[in-house]
Amino acid sequence: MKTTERKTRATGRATLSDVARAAQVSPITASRVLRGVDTVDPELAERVRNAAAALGYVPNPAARALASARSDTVAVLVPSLSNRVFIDVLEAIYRILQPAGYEVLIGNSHYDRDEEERLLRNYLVHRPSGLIVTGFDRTEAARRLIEASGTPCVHLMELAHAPSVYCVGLSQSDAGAAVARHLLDRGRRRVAFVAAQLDPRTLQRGEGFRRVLIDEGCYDPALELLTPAPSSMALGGELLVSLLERHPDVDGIFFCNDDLAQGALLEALRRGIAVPQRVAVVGFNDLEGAAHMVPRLTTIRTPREEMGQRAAALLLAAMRGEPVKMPAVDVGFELVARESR
Amino acid sequence: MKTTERKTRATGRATLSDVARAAQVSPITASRVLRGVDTVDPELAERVRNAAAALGYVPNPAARALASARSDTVAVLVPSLSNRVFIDVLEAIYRILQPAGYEVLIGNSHYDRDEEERLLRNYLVHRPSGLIVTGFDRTEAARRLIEASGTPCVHLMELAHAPSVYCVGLSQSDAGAAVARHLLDRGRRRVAFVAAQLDPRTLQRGEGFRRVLIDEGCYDPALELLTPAPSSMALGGELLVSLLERHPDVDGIFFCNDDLAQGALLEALRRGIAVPQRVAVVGFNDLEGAAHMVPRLTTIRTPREEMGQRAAALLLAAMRGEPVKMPAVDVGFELVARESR
DNA sequence: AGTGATTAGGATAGCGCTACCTCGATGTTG
DNA sequence: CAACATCGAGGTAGCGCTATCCTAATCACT
Repeated sequence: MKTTERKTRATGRATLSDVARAAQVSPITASRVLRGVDTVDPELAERVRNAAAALGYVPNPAARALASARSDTVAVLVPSLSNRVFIDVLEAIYRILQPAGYEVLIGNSHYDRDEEERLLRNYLVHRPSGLIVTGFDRTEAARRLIEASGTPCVHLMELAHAPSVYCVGLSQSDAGAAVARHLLDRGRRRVAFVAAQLDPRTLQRGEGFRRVLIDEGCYDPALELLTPAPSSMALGGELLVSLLERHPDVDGIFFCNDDLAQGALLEALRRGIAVPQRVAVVGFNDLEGAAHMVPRLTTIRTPREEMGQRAAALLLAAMRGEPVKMPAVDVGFELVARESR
Repeated sequence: MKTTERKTRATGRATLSDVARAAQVSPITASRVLRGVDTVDPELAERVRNAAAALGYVPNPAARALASARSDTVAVLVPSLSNRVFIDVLEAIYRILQPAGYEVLIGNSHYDRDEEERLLRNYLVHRPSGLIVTGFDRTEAARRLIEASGTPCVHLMELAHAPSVYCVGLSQSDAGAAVARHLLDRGRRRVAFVAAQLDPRTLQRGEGFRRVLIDEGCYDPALELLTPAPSSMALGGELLVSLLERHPDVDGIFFCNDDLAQGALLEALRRGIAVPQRVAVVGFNDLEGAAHMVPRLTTIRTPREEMGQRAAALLLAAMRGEPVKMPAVDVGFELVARESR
């Protein structure tokens, strides 16, 4: 069986046409059945499904994306994967989107606006069905890319200033304010704010914290210790020590996240700095370790799972073109008062 | 300007043909230039590149994947994202693969073989250029899928039993053995192994640990406390307490990971159980907290960044069809002796 | 100069799927 | 009962790119 015809480029796997042929229908009908759209005669549909199963047919996503100019993909951009908060949010997002038939692409911008823009560019060429991004602080170009793509987009972690923007988050500044009130309620007057990384949400927390202190007449700018260095337990310990050295009368510290706070707690333990007797310590996020520290860490718990879940649900509705009554979801926060005051 | 012709389906963005037309070459030539292949006349190449830049041309990955039956994608499957170890490995992989022009797809199997198989199926339809998977414990079907796909595949974390299998890892059982010897060297005789999750690597660590104890004649099966529950600090504390209740003479404990060990350390602190005086504690992974615990945790440090980096480099070579001299890379481990003994 | 080997670039033909339009068969109405 | 809407199914024609083949030109070598 000598043949001089052009070598085939086919991949050898069953295609939609194979299924259609086996089911004795046209490829379009098979396509419709397998996408679950339109009203196809139940008997034909059954034949198609059987044929697909018999042939072990698996759709080719590239062909689908090319023909339809969209892909069943949702890109999620977070600023960090080393922060457990985002892992939990991602997990929840995945748990909703995956069963709905979407593929989740994870992008890590490393708290870098340019990197986020680059990721966005990279992902948008895939024509994702949806987009989930973190916060509102991004380059103008990134903003335009999202806008121009027309892709439904949900914003995480913060609440929008503008209406008609999908967002699922909480007021970071209200949470910061709650911490300030909590410390004041417990009789602390010389309270400090210690922060690293200095991403927008961290700054918002500090702002809310400061607002309350000003209102209560006990704000001292010297008690704000800010550094753009990435958060770490080691840094938390160092900042605690240097703050207390310079301001021995400080009686309460709000660390912008639990990593810093935990590092501070352990350093205090090691140095015999009495927490909460000499100084109260409050963190943010309620990471796993918080409840196990000695003393147990008082912190702000944010509903990470709920945030992811609701963001995904909101996006699903938007992608399906369903009317969305609540474009902005405030998931709130909870101050978990433990032993560190 | 009435036109009855069929509505166009084009996406409105510049295509390769647009670039070719602008550069006055054929589309194939443009394709070759932009892929950087073949030897195209430098002058033509220059024209093509200029035209592409002028038009803001961005290749359509779906079209490319459809035509070439492959995508510039590498799928990485890890068993967990809540374990910092895998985040660090992923990060390193990404840092190598991204500049090389590959897109990294992250899959989380949640320590579930069936879930891993499902992910594999999902990712392989995209015809990735490469695959990075964790360990060797997978379903037979998953194994066959990888094999049949012909996709270059690197195995992480463990070392292969078979030659000609790409892997970058370490001997988990040797690491376990090192912990046993370390404890024995410090005079401990009643040493326990406490483990959760019970994934293959955890069990290998226990096996190496046990091997040494048997050799030294101080193995007591009653001092192995295993539970399939997921690891957590809370669980570490509980297991410590219940172990010491049942076996008050235990003078050394190897926790299969740092989460358990840290939880145990904090619980010991809270209960006044003297570490290391009454009982030595050793962990595994050297997570961030280990060095900050009170007392500081002795643990096994594995080179996570190096593992990711070398796995990615190995895969790159394999994908480029370069000859690989060292299909198995042993990155080793290091026992970091701190205060917990 | 003739032969073959090597090259550069282009023509052709899909990759596998779905958007769009058409058509025939059915139901619906005055 | 004819004219008309409705609807299910199919035909056609790409989506944007690259694999494969092909031609013509260049280059050795005998």
